[in-house]
Amino acid sequence: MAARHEEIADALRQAIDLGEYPVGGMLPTETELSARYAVSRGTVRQAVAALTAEGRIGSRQGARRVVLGSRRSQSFAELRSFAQWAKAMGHTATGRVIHQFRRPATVEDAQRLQIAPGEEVLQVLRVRGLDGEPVLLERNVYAQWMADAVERLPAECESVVQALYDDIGMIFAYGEHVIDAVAAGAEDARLLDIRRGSPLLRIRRMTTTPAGRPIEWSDDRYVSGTVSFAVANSIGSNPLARQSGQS
Amino acid sequence: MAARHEEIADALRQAIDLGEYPVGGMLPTETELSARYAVSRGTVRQAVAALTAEGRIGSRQGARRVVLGSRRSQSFAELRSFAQWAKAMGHTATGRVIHQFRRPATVEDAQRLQIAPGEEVLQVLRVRGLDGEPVLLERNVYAQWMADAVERLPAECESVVQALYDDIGMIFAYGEHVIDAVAAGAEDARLLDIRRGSPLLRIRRMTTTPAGRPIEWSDDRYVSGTVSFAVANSIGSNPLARQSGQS
DNA sequence: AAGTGGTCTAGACCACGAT
DNA sequence: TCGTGGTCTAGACCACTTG
Repeated sequence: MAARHEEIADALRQAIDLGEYPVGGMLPTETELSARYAVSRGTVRQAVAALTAEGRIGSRQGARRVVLGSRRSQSFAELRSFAQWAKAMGHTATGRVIHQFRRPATVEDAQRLQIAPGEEVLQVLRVRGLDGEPVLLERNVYAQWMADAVERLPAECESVVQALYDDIGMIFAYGEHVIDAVAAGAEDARLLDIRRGSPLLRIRRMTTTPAGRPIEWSDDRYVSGTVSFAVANSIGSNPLARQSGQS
Repeated sequence: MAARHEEIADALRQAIDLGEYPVGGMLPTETELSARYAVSRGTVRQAVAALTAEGRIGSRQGARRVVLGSRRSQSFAELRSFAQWAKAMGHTATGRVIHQFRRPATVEDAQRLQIAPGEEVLQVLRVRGLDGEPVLLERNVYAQWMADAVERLPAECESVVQALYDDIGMIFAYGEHVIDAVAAGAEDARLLDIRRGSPLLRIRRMTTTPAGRPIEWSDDRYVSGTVSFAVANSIGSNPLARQSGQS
């Protein structure tokens, strides 16, 4: 059973989507919501904090909360799994390994995966598709302790995250993502069936276990026009930082 | 004076940066932190929630909190102002208006700004530079009630956000950002001094007042290699949603 | 001045992870 | 089993916005 504050958050989301609390309008006061749902004020605050973090409502001391918009944001888990996201959006995800091999860790690998330079890592190149069209080129580097499990995966694997969970109970818990744009190189163009120099949205990711141990890092390149990312920010709290130059 | 929970969050951030709580290690328990800072457990939880949202620590029921990394994340306010971000990063920002004119709102304008189609809006095209180099093309559409103030701005304005705050006390409080990659068009290429077809990182933004009233929306295109964006996510809470197709 | 959200407390119980 | 974080309560006071 979901926590009470999550139930309330869901109820509020639904009310906003149904226009019960119109965009540009105001939410009831905390006191009123406490009474309506028969919970303490603290629980109501937990619920509205979730909507605030999603950018659906705005909050300022002294004034009533404002409805900013009704994002659908198929939310959660989505960043960790291309396949799960695709499924949630009603698309079909495919995946195919182009090549994979073990090699010694470069200095960059070592830094990102918190291992020693020269330690063995597994490099994988995958093409992933949406509804039959190739949309994404994934260049992954896995830490050695993950290599065996990854090599056991079938060449055509729909969801890597799901397969690794089923196989060895691996959970991808945390991630960091750096986003920029690059031109398609020769290999990119050939595998994604686009022209060389076409714009690609690049996401460089780093993933860890729930205990904070680095699992892999990846350079993902999305074909322009197929996928975009959305972020909400508000005064005094934004989850996104702009960075200068290449890094 | 900052709130107690913010002071504690700052102290923890600093302790992490100094290696007192090493990356991959664990944070003290809530109870211990309560005792150390002489506050209630609730206040400690507010503090660590901030670090969790920043992606610096990981949290799971039953296990101690884990230190994931020490991001510097020049954070805050940065998404709302190119100039403020540049300044914080030690760069010099410039801005120049190429053209600006009033016109009736299209259906798209009307939707985004929550106004009626045909109502007058102000369209502005600006080139913005970093340390002398043009890096960003901004196509803004302002709601009519903002138009006078925007037209009063000098053609070479370093910080629009700052100038509008100084002039009329305008605060840009909330924003939504959709990120993807596009190829430079003819106008893009000419004004940014790059080749046509070069990859650009595109951010489409929508900004509102603290009361939730739409101020403007904008199509920003960054020259590849000059700026990137970073996002942290964790299981059960991510501020970022992947979106399909153009929207 | 009244209303509302932000902060903080002190305590209780539960769910999950580690041992 | 024990320790830890997650949930929830009930109440107090403060800071800010609004009329």
